[in-house]
Amino acid sequence: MPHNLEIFIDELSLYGALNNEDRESILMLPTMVHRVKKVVHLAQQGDVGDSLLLLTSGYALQQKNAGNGNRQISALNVRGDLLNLPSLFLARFDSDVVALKNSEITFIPKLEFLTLFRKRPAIAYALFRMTLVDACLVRGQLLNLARRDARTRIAHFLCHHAERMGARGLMSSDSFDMPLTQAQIGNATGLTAVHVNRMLKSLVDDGLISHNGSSIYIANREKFMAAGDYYPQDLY
Amino acid sequence: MPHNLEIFIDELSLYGALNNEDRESILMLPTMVHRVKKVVHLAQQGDVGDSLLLLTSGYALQQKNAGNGNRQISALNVRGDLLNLPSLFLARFDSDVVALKNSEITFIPKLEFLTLFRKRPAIAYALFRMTLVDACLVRGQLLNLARRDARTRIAHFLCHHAERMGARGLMSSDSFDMPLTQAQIGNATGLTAVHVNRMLKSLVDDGLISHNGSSIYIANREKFMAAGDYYPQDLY
DNA sequence: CGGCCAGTTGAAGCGTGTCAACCGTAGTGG
DNA sequence: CCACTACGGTTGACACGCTTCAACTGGCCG
Repeated sequence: MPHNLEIFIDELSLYGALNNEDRESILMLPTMVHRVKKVVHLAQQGDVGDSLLLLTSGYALQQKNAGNGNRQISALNVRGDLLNLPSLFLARFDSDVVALKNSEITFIPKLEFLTLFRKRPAIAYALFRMTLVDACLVRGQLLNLARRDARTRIAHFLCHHAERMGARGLMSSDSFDMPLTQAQIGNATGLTAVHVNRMLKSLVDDGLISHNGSSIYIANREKFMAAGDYYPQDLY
Repeated sequence: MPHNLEIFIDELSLYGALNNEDRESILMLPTMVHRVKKVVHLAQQGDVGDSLLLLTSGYALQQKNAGNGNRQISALNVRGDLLNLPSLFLARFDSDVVALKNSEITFIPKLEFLTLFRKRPAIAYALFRMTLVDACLVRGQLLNLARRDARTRIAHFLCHHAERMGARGLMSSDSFDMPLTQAQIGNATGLTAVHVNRMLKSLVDDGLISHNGSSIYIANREKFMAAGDYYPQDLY
């Protein structure tokens, strides 16, 4: 059972080389682990908060609220993701953060993390690149929402999630876990739950995927990625 | 006539305090100014390039290409914007950058800029915050595209552009310049040119705005912002 | 056992897209 | 200086993808 912060170190080192001192100093960070059984709102739009949130198990969502009451899911986080990095440097965080059921969040005090950021350039550099990559991904979502039809959009969303799961070693032989309900998938892709249902059915009927509970199996990877207009991009 | 880099200093200092040494070192940066009469592609998706692009006059677009040939405009840049900051640290830039007609681009060699980034923590800090704010804005666009109808979406897009213009002192008595064609507005908002035309007409007919060539006049600011579901957010 | 929630399916309505035609203006070349 | 062309804007008719509303199922949990 690895130290919680080692998950973070693994993740961060994808964005910039860390030496042993860097790693040690991260491991010295004080943390508080929080396990949640059910869905929990960790932060509200506009919150300040004094902790950085690291998702060490399970899933989390980031969502924004429109004036008409609609919500938009802007990210589905998986193990290893930092959930509120912007709030380290911005007065207010712009999204809600929601932990899904059976997740584990590791709280890291902002103050301690900030001194790390200042004293260890390699860590600061890696964090910077991490936010840049993140921004690229969000722009990719823009393209997905604006320019593709429902079926393609959903397939693309699933492809993207599958790739992230794979990168964290959470994929086994072409099948992966999709923790969102169809309504939430609709929320992330700008569609209604009903239409998500129909399009998923179409993907299944065409033999591209199959699903069983929250587990999705990729039956035909090539066709599936084509259906999602998905071309994995090596951003690192 | 201010030094081109002073525009950049003004912009950057919104994100973090810069002392005189910081400012001086920016002004020492070697630059090459490039004026364009017509639309010019400055960078292609996947390009490397060895210069940072600073827009010192006019307008620029960032756009991504979907597999089906569709393009999606992800940003409309105004004077003072850095057009390809991610490419400083990421191997490949993920978007196309296009300068609109009658614009002026100032090229800054990446190498020199990188040493500045390393030697001046205040500058690095401001740049970091700049990218964080940028990411917030893109997430806001996600919400706009996915969760609002065409009329609201267009009004929101215009509100956002108006606010940026105002922040750069490019707005005079409730009227501002909108350099995009209706087709391009559609491209940015996920709509067709025809429908953009209709919705603009509806905004004009309802007395919220009027327009004359590329200039837009806000006739009723309160109603206009309500129509766009727009609430200016102080991210700094 | 009962209630709630996710998923599923059908029918009908409507918001955008598509296609097509026309206008005005700016730019171009003879 | 005048065609000629190209492009942005404007408008109408029609098509269609997605939403909305509604009903029903099955599974999970209290």
